[in-house]
Amino acid sequence: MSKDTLPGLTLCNNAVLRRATRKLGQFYDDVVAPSGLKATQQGLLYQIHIGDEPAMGAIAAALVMDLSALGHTLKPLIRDGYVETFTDPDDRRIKRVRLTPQGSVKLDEAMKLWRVAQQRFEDMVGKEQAAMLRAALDDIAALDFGIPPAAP
Amino acid sequence: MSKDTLPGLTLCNNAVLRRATRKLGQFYDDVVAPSGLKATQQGLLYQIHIGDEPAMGAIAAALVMDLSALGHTLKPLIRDGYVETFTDPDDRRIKRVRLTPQGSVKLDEAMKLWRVAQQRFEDMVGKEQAAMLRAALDDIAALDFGIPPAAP
DNA sequence: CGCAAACAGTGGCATATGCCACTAATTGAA
DNA sequence: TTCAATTAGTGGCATATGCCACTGTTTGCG
Repeated sequence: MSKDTLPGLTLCNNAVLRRATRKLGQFYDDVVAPSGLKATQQGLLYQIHIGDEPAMGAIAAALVMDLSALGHTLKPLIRDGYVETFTDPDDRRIKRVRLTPQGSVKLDEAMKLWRVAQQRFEDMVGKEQAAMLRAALDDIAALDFGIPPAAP
Repeated sequence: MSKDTLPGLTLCNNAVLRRATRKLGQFYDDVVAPSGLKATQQGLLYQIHIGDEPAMGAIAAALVMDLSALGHTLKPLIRDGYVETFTDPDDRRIKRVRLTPQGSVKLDEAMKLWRVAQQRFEDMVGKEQAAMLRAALDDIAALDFGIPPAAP
């Protein structure tokens, strides 16, 4: 064999997960790139699309992502005119997000490419295997690791 | 049900993978935090540790990570004195990496915490399930998506 | 009503990652 | 030997993510 570079960390669930994410991320990024979007951005636009002018907090929760991280990630999309935000009139703490017309067009464009990536990936690992993997990963994302704060 | 916030992107292999990575990353980070390291840094130190003064390229390959990204990630560890680099005398293009004494100590400290995280995680999802998941993720990291360049 | 606690975001700072252009070293011919 | 092609890293720029400290809003008492 010629590609057993360094074995090792293959035991850390977190490390292995990150490694796979880098690899798959590069693949989806490559395929979606012609649209000018990163795979993460395409996913975010999609998440916004399927929501009904979702609040930032709702999006962050759905993506299991830090609220401030979402805010940062949203900036380039706002700057490029794909997304816009507005304060919820019923609760001015809440800021809702929606796609602009250009954003919708861009999402359509990216989704076409995404389907190609998705298909290619599933052709390689098998549709069932992919579904099982997603289920397992969904479970992880839904795990409830203990209580960070204290219980007074 | 009360927590079905937004469904959706659960079909994109890449998005689901990233989401799980964020979640698990936060968990491992939290547990390893007392050492002052991020889980990614602990993993990187470990990778260096198990290698024999590995070259940067070898580490990057093992982690399926961009070489420049590795360089960037290494900087804070070098700055904090946990890692040092040196040019390979037989090929001065190559820069090798090794842990400093403090780096070894710090890694030991972090590994103790890592074991706790690893154990807690496997207690939750099951040792077998975790092993299967790692295997599946390893396969993904090893996938060979077509040829980016052309074949002249 | 009035104010403290809880909630939703923002901004700043730091790490994690990638891509690209560029430099330094080697290698492989001609 | 000499020079083009290849290899290994670096630096700059941009996105991806997190945590923390703060600000503006609401909500819930007393």
